[in-house]
Amino acid sequence: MTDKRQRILAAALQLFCQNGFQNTSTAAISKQAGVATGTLFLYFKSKDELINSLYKETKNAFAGYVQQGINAEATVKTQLLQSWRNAANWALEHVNHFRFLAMFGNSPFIASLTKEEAANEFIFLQDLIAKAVTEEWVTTIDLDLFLALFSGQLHATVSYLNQHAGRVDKDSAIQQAFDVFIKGISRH
Amino acid sequence: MTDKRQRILAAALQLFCQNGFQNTSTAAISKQAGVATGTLFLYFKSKDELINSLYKETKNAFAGYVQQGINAEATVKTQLLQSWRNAANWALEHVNHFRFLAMFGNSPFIASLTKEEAANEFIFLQDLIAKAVTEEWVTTIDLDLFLALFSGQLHATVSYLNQHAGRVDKDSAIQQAFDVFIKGISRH
DNA sequence: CTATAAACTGACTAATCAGTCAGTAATGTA
DNA sequence: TACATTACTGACTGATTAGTCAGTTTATAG
Repeated sequence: MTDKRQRILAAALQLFCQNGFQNTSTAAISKQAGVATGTLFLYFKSKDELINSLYKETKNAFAGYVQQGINAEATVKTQLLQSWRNAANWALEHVNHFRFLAMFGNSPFIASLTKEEAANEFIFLQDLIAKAVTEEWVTTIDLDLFLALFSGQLHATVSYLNQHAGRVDKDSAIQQAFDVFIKGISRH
Repeated sequence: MTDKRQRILAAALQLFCQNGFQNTSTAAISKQAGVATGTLFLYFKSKDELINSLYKETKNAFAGYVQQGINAEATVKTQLLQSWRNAANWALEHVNHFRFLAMFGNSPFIASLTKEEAANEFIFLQDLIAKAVTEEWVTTIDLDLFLALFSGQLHATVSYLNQHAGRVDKDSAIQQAFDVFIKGISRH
């Protein structure tokens, strides 16, 4: 029953976001997941491995969602917008997942190998941005800086929407933030 | 000797960034700081209080630096650029401090009260941005979204520079990222 | 129905850690 | 000099925790 593995991951995610990392024991995770303490260690060699697996799988789920329904025939700008919308919507529908990624993304808790592995899933986005940079309408800018700004703006937008949930129109804020980004990197 | 208090904070910062939070014991912090374990608890009621103090004081030091040398008579755009440069330079000169802020900023480790207290130091930036929004050259945009985008872009730029330290020209990248931001929020 | 294997359990343990406190050193005061 | 106050020390402890493992249940096969 791989069902238990998922239950453990879900319980860990919830408790990490709720109580922080240090205040969440493996016993608490097991209890929340409805399994014995020993079972956790059947699926994950250690608490560390559990965390790294959670990070990797969460990031990959995110990356997978961002690519959904993208029309490769469309203009680069349209594809960027579609990715942008996907990412924002995923983040808003998976608040805890997104929070977890933000919490542990720059932390030494996550082994650097895990980080690289997860980053590979975003190559399609890098390709898209690389293509944009070669096009005339984009200002002269380093590819990596472009990528950093893209994800930075996206992250800021999602944080804003989470803090103002319900009080502002989601779709129009997403569009507005995208427009600001596109205008910023446009040559004219 | 309040010197010891600073030594404890400095040691905590270094070890948190190096080994993460859970893998840093109060004994290790004390040893690194060159004081007895008991001394740490003279200056901080608990490990939790130490972390919250470190966060608060780091954020305040950052906020203080960002405001330095700002000419209140200058245009809003010029003041924003000056703040932007200050923030980027501080972050690049205090890599661990910045890393720590990023690591624990969205985490439940930090009491929400501490967060609010630290955020108050950035009111001057909010005022500056509020003033910008009322000016004609800025596109119609919610004040909080503007603030989120500003810090998001800044954070992205600093992350980029930390990852490419030495390989790119620092000042020109800071300027370039600022130009992208200003262009993005400009009406024309 | 029986035998074998695989999944699971939870009481247990060795290790670690936050925080204490009785005692010592340093500093100030008269 | 003696006395008082404050700063500091580090061995110690009660509590917690990651991880184990001997035994039990469940699934699979002959």
